Amino acid sequence: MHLDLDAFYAAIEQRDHPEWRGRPLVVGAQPGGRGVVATCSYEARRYGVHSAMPIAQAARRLPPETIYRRPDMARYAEVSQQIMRLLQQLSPLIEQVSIDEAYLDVSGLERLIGTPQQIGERAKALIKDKTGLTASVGIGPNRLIAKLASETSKPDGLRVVEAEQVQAFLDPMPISVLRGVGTKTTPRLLAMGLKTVGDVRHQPLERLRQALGARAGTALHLQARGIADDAVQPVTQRQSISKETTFGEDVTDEQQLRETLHWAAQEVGYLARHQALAGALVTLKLRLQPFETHSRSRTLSQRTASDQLIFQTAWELFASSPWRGRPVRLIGVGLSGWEPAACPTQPDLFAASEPQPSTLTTDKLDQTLDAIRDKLGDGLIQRGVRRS
DNA sequence: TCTGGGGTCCTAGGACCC
DNA sequence: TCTGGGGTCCTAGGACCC
Repeated sequence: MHLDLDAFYAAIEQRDHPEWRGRPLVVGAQPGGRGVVATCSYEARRYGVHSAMPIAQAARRLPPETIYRRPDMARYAEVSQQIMRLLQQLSPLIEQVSIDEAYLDVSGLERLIGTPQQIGERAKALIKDKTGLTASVGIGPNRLIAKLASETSKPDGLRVVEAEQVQAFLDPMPISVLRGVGTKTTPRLLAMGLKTVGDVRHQPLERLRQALGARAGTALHLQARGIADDAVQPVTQRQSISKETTFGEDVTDEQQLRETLHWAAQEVGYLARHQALAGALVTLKLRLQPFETHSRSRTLSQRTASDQLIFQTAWELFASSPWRGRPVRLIGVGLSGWEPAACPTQPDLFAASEPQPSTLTTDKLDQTLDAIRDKLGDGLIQRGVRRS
């Protein structure tokens, strides 16, 4: 079963501000600024506005009474957690895939809780009752079908697709509903004369593989037949942590770039330490005119979560890059390459016994800063450190 | 028309090793 | 002087998703 909260950010804003109900509301960038629509209310969607639309374009379509809000992620995350806890009453196997979406394994719960459909109805009722929000639920033999079922039932819907109905359900759908078919692949498939999932299903596997590559071609071939993963995995280890920012106007001043990168490295280091993660790969991300994105990465000899080491590495990558001196639209840094998760037979003895003097001291400094930050609150200490 | 931020996964070339 | 085949790691970029 797949559950998706309807217009999640916008719905929370309208719930908490009754005067905004029934009006077009956009959560995302401010009109006049750089950015996109994160989510918008159904009233705004009537004007053709949708997620990921550039804010300037949205503002041109929307009436003057439209409300524009910056996202309040801490608030949304709170509500999200509350809802995930509610869902635990209905299934022991839940996989949260984003802030507003989760898969539940609802098989074999007939005697304990109910049929999948009953569980879906209870989930919706529970969420409505405790949070005032609406959700859409899709039930199917695997994740792909469940997800498409919830998408086609939006908003506030519930749809069950039985195994025998899968092909009839999929065949008329546009190819863009398939996972991995986005802005680049859609026109390529259209050029091959493939408009619907049914069209893809009738293609020879070889033709798809030749057009899209072995992996993507096979994936499409399987999806068109409704074949997909059905395992719900409650815990998955995250693969990377990153922080990036787009400037209001492109920046050339190196001091400002340096400060921004320093701030980003602090954020990344802080998050990593709080999750007891240390990474060996530092990645610098840059975006230049005209929307040209580049990355430079370096593998360190030791895993780290040190603000200083992350920053120094990222800055070196920038300073030695061929783009130094060009106006920068976006700059950011990422950390990845953790300890391999499952390797119980090969304990990493050296990692614990070879502390590097320089990393150790900066790590210690960072940990002290974390402790202070936790006590005093984020904003205060962040500001102090950022300027140092 | 202008394109956020935080992610995931895949591809492809080159280095390097056996 | 010429030069296979396979595997793994590193790096850069790209497509896609919410």
